[in-house]
Amino acid sequence: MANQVEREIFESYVRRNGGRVTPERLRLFDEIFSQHGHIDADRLYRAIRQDRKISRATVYRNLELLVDCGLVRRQRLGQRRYLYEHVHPGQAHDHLVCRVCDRVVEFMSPAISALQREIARAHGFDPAEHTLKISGICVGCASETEVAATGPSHRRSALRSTLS
Amino acid sequence: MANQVEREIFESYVRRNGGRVTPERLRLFDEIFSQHGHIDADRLYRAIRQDRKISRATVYRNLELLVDCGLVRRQRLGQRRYLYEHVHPGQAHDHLVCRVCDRVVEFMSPAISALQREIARAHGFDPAEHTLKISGICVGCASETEVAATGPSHRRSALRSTLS
DNA sequence: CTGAATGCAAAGCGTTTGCATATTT
DNA sequence: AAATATGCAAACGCTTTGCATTCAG
Repeated sequence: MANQVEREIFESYVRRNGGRVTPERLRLFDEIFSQHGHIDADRLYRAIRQDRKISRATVYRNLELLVDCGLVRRQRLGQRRYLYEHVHPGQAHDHLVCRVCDRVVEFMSPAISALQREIARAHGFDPAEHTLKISGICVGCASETEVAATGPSHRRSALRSTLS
Repeated sequence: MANQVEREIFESYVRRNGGRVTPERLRLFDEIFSQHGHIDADRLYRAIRQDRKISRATVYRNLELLVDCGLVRRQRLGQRRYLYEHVHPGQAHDHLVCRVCDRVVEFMSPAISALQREIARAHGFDPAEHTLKISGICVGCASETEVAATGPSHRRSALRSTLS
């Protein structure tokens, strides 16, 4: 089975802290490790629901557990929801998010990572995690919008007149 | 008066889009431009409330306006609320956030900014804004917590046993 | 005078929590 | 048997929205 190492990390983390290895925990682990990109709590919930009874509360509680033991990263890439992704050790990456279509593109920049560490150290911070999100307009949306692009924002303006 | 330039940008942006310059809008503008660091919507609301009647809805609607015209930056630095800050042109900066005391420290890194632009371009993105948040433990909290630091997380674990 | 902005209260939305019940060890 | 985890539903916290009223131009 894949993810054997991570799975053992998870189980030992749970037991070491007096927790129990439940089927719900393992199922959530499998689900999030079978996903390639980012996924939100609700989609995890519905995916698991297809073959097993689980509640949203359990999904949230155990996502927290996975985040705490360092196997999962939780970030706000969109406006509202958190997005989760399993961590690939040694593959720190960041995100480009299209404000039109919400597509998320990953990129890696060792140079930026190094600068971040340096900055944290210079300020006496012990860095634990980071989020670097660049939002803008992706190629696809740029070409589709090029004519219509008059307004300054990607969403409805607060000014009434521009609603017309 | 300070912020004359920004104020004219604001007023002309509003009028250009068929909007109206209301006392509430000007008051919010003044409040956010009188603040030095980051502030959330509720604190702006209460600050303005001290000398003028205003509703939360108006605060939120007009914050959106200020964000749209590029004078204000809105970011999720904490867990729940958005934090707002007025933009200092040409002074792009990012944030270190302490996960214990929530203190926010700003830093500037032209090198990181340049790399970000390069990366966006390489991926065909037209970058509009970015968020770089490094969360960790600040010097002060590190020294206070050095003995107690056993758990992996800054907050209560999802494991029941660790609550004791 | 016209239509945009405000205030109020309610709705929305994702996330968290209290408590009774089920399950792991 | 003891204590943790789950499910349910309600609570939460912040933000957004519908609608009647007020106000800027």
